[in-house]
Amino acid sequence: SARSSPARASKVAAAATVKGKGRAKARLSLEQEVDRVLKLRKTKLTDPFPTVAELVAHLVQFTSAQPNAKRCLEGCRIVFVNTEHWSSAPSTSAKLTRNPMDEGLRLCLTVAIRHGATLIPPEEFVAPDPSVSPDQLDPDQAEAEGWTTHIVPYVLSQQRLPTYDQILACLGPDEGGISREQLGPFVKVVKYKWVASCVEKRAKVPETMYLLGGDFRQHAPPLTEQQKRAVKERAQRMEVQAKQAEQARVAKTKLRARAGKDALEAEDSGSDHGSNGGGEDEVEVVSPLGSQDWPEGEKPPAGYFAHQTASPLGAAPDKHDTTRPGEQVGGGGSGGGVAVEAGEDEPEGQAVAAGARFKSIPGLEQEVQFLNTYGQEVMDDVLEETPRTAALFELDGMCILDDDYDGDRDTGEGTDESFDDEEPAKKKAKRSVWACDDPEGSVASRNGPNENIAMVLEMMADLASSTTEKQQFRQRSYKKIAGMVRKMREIPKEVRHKDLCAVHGIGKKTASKIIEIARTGTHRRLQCLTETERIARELSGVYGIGKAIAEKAAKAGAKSVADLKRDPHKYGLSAATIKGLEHYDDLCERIPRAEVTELYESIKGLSDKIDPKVQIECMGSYRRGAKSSGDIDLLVTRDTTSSTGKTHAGHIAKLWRAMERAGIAVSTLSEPDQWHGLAAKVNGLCRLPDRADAKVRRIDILGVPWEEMPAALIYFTGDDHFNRSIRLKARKHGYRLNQRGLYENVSRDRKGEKLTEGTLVLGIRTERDIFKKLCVPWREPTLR
DNA sequence: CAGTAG
DNA sequence: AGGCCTTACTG
DNA sequence: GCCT
Repeated sequence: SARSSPARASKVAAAATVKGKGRAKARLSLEQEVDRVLKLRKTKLTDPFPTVAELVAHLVQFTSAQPNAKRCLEGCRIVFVNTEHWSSAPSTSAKLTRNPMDEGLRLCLTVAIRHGATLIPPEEFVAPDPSVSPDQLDPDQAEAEGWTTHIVPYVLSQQRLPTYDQILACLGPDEGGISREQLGPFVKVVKYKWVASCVEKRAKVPETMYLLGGDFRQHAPPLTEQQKRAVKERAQRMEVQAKQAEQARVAKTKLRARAGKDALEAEDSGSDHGSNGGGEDEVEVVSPLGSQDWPEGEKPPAGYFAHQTASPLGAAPDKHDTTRPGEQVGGGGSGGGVAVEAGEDEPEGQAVAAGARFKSIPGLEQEVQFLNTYGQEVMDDVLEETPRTAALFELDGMCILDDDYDGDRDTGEGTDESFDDEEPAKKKAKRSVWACDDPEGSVASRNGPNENIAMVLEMMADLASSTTEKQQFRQRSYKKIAGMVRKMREIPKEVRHKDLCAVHGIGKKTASKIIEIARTGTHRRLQCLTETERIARELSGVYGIGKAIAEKAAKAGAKSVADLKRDPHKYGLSAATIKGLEHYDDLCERIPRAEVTELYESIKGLSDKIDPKVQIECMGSYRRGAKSSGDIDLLVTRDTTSSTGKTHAGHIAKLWRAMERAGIAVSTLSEPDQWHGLAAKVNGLCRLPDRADAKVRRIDILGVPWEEMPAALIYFTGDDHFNRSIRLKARKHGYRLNQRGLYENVSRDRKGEKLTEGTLVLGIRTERDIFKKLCVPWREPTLR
């Protein structure tokens, strides 16, 4: 088998020594990795993917857009055949041991697919039938067009090289496999080493060296003149087909643009019941609120869903109610509401949650009435003239690309050869799936023009306080959008619904809510908070109290933070939470940048007295240049590549004690398992000493091994959304990014659950290296 | 393991 | 319909 | 709640 080449091995060793401590494990060769992995519990690894076909289907979704791998196997069609578990006796029935799934095979598949190969599961491989396929390709052309199929037996132990017949026996859907004669001239059997060397050389290498002996292509008859002609005709046919498809697509796009949504929908749905005249029937009004916004078992106040005073009674006949009960339709005016939720038609007075009051918001009535009468689309069209909306989401054209950033090498759907008449905003939104790829320069500012909208959205996010998973993601979604809104240009009152929807991440519902907030300054939902909601919201502001504990405490009778303070033990709060409670008032406050600087510098002073060579950095929003921070993150490390190789081990313990002595550290909320570990992490409270009015602040101090600095810098700089985004991108490309480093060759099960750690990507020295590896355009911390 | 936090 | 970031500490 |  392909042992790692001596050259590579020495390179790895060199890299390790340069790092000084040899702490970074030398990268295992593929085979070593396979061996290691095989020792893991087999069932866990192989159960999820009993067949190769299933694994291939799974892998494809993770590799649809390999960032910067040289796609050296692009166009190759590869059939992996697992012969590893065959018994040495050739008489063994292939049926029992056809292509068993195992982790080694999984790795091989992953490598191939990540480099652009198209994998064909053995059982789906169909041998070209010479008798019915006269339009076989000319071998040279086939090579150029990537029509060759490579059959790669996956064999770890080279002693048992399979025979051709064994390989062929487990190809194809039938028990009998396929015969040599069935193989056309475009099928080659090569050793895995060919794949490996393509990957290593980052280019497609000739197969000659790696062909398994007795290349059976010799069995295939040469192409006749007739066949060659057929090949040409086939190519022409395909060209024509492609052109026709393109024309059809263009025509459809134009149709969509001209006739609008209605025409298209009618076309798509085929038989449309009742083509009732004008297009306004199909206009959908999206409810700006949903019943999901209400806690389980409680009902909104009367007039919440349906604004009573705004009811345009008799605006239109209820023609839809019979055909589509419960659907939210514009122009219907049923119940006179914005959009009446199914099952919530008649919010009754006595069902209203205690304490909830619906207050009328100035301007809302008019909005609702307009919306009700004309529908969202018409409203948008009316607003189209407004010049301010056009320039709103103009985020294009300010890309700061890295020099080496070679753009999306995605599946090719990103090619902009077609200019449809869609909204430019839509196109833009489609292109960047990962928020971390958006190098927009605008920084989130708490004094920005959209701060109010963002705050209202965040408050609505907090309302999704239920502990169910669904609610958690709703909450995250709201929060995400709040962050995006904060970064956007000013959202005018005249903003169009579809412009908001065009932003990746904002959907119909939130768009409607944003509009309501933009136009009225607030949202109905917040005008009628439930008592429990108000309490839960207040309680979860305490450090250590989340929604679960807040709800529990509320049930136990707590009405306010003050109640908790009075008798903390009654509610079974943890020690850290009690400390957080003591300083609740202070911890609510944001920390001005100047104070962060002051604290940071005094702590740095203490640190320097202990070991001046230990570096200590202030991370989090401070590093992003924020004018105020919620807490203070300090990162401690020491360059181990210096001559002594001394680390910062134990430094944090000494520093924290010094801070306590100096009166800076007030309290410890959680402490590391190993104070002397390199990755020690303290969670505590601090304040400026000798200052009567100094407020108590949250502080985290954490140690980072020198070689983990690049990843740690990214992680602790954030922000949250950026981190999630870049990690998600890493994961989808087969990497794994955490605060310790960037790992490659991670294998996951079909749920995306990590099965193996993967291996640390070598040669990463800076943040930029990680960005580059993941093809994320570089952004300075202040722009993240 | 759930809950909380980063 | 299923995914949505990853790790660490606490009780 | 949004996206694929």
